[in-house]
Amino acid sequence: MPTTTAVRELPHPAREEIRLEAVLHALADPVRLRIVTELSTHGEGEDNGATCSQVELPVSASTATHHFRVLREAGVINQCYRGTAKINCLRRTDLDTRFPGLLDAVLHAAAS
Amino acid sequence: MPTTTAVRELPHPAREEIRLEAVLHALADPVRLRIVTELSTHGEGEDNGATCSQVELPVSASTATHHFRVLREAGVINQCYRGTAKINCLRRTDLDTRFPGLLDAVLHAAAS
DNA sequence: CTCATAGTACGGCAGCCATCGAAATTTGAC
DNA sequence: GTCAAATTTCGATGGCTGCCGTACTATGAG
Repeated sequence: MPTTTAVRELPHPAREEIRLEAVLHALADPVRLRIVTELSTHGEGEDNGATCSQVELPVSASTATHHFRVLREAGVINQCYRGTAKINCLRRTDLDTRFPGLLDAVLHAAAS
Repeated sequence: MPTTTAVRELPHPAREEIRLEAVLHALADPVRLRIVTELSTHGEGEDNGATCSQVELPVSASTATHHFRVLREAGVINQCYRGTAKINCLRRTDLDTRFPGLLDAVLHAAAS
């Protein structure tokens, strides 16, 4: 183990690797859909996201971790560490490029 | 049991009862997504749909029945009997009304 | 009536998945 | 170094889900 590598990287699928079925599956869960709608009120930049604990969820912390990971591995959100916290933000541009209109349609539908 | 009631009705959710999560979950399966894209090439009228066996699927007949039912119960497709066959068609109008742009975005994404 | 066709119901099996609590890790503050 | 906060990892559990084959039902043709 190196002494102090302060950066912890997290695996994200590249834009072209994002699969439609994975995205749909990620969005099909009520807890994850809530995370996404919550993040949609934040910006996309790494300075604008929300930490995991800022998003109020009706599940335990470990379950929340699970849902955030599913969203990240599906390519829906981007996660990066800032100190002990973890910043989450939607991958709007990537999703809009890959699946035009999909995110907007889901967000609009979820808002009703 | 009545003697010969030739009509077999199938339960469908009303337009307002269609839930976003159920639709997303229904579309998240590769077999069901294939059914939907296949049906998208047919009209919406009861005379334009496709029978179950017309849609070629890499699963057994009983599994196909299961997937068609999931789509129907989610409100994605409409099913009605015509003799011994069963006609399936997309509920385009209902979906477009309830979740504008969603079906088109998914179909367009699935086509790539 | 008999038969073939189209689809269904049932039971079972394996794998995934949402959930939790408890213990561990990482980092910043003191 | 010590401590607290944020998040993760682990193991377990129960439920849902996809899949199948077999047996069954419903309908139309002959």
